[in-house]
Amino acid sequence: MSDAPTSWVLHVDLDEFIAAVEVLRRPELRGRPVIVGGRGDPAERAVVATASYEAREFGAASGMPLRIAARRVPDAVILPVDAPAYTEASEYVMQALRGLSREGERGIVEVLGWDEAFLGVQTKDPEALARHVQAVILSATALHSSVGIGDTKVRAKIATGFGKPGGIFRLTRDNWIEVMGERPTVALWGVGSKISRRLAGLGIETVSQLAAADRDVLVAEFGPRMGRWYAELGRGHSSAIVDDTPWIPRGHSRETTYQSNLTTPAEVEAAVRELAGQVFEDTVAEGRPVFRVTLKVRYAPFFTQTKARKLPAPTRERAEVVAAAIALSDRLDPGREIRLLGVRAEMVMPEEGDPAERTPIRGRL
DNA sequence: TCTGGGGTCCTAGGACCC
DNA sequence: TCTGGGGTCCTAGGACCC
Repeated sequence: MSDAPTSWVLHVDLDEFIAAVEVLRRPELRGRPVIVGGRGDPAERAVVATASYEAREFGAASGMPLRIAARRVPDAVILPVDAPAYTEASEYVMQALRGLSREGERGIVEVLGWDEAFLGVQTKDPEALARHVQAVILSATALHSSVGIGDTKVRAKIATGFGKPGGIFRLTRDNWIEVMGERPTVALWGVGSKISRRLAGLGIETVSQLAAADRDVLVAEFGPRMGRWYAELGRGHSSAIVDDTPWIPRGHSRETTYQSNLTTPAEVEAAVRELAGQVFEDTVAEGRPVFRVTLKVRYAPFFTQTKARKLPAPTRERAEVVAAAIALSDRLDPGREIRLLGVRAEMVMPEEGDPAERTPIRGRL
C-alpha cells in the first residue's frame, strides 16, 4: 500500500439542522420535542420543515402537515420558520468548513443547501478527517453533524444516512453491493416513489437488480439521459469532482398557499401583482434581466397547473414582468377556487449570447 | 393525514422551417 | 396525388431534492 494521500468525497450533513438552530438560541428547549414549520400555527395550512429527534419519536416528520404533527406530539413546541436565521447559521458553518485544513489536507467545499456540503479532500485517513470536520463544526457553532465518506458523490451522500445521527460511515465500490444491494431502489439519492414504482414495473426492485439492469431497457423507459443516469446510480457511480464555483441561479420564484381559497378575479389579480413584484425584486438583486415568466396555480382541492410565456425580449422593467404575470392569469379558470399562486422568473445567464464562453450546465453529479 | 416554499433538470409534443 | 425527415424553439408537466 502506498503512503500517499488519496482523493475522497466527504458529505457533511448537519443533524436536525433547523430544530438545532432553534434550540441553540432557546436553550430551555433542549430535550423537548421541537417542531418547526410554517408560521408556527398548527391550525394553518403548513407542513413540518424539521422535527427534533424527540418529536420524531412521537411520529413527527418533515413534510407532514403541521396539524397532524401537532396532534401526534401533544407536548411539542411549535415554532415558525425563520429562514434568515438558518441562512446565517449555515453560512457560519460553511465558512468554518472552508477554513478547515490540516497538514497535507486541503478541502474544497461545494454547498448543497442550508445543512449540507460536499468536501473534496486528499487524505490518508478519511475517518480521522471526518472526525476533525465534526469537531470543527461543533466548536464553531455547537451544531452536531454526520459525515459520509465515499469514492463518488453519490456514495458519500448515501453514506451519511448510515452515520446519522452524529456518526461517520464509509461507502465505496468495495462495500456498495454489500450495504446497498438488497435495499429498495428508493434508497438511492434521486430515485423517489414514482421512479421506484416504474422500476418495479420493469421487475427492478432492489439496487442490485438496478445495477444489473439492461441499459437499453432503462433508456427506453426513462429517456436517454435519465435512463443512463439510473443505470449508473444502481452501481453507485457518479462524479467525484467537488466543485466550489459559485452557483448562478437560473431563476427565482415566490409562491403562497392561501389560508382561505381565493375566489374573485380581484383577489387573484392583487395576489399575482404581489408575487410578481417580489420576484422582480429578487431578480433585481441578482442584476440580470428576465426572459421568461411562469404562473403556477393550485386549484382546490389540490390540482396544479403552470402557464409560462417567454418575453418578446429580456427585460429589467418591473412593469413588464408584472404585466406578463397578469396576462398569464387571464388564462386561469374563473370558476374554480384557488389554493395557491406562484410566480417564477427565469433570468438570462451572464454569459448567454456568447456561445463559445458558455459554461456547461451543472451535470447530474 | 390532506398535503409549504424554493429550487433544478428532463421529457414529450406541437409548431415551424428547410 | 398526399406525403419525408430532421432540427430548433417553445410550453406543459413530471420528478426529485432540501
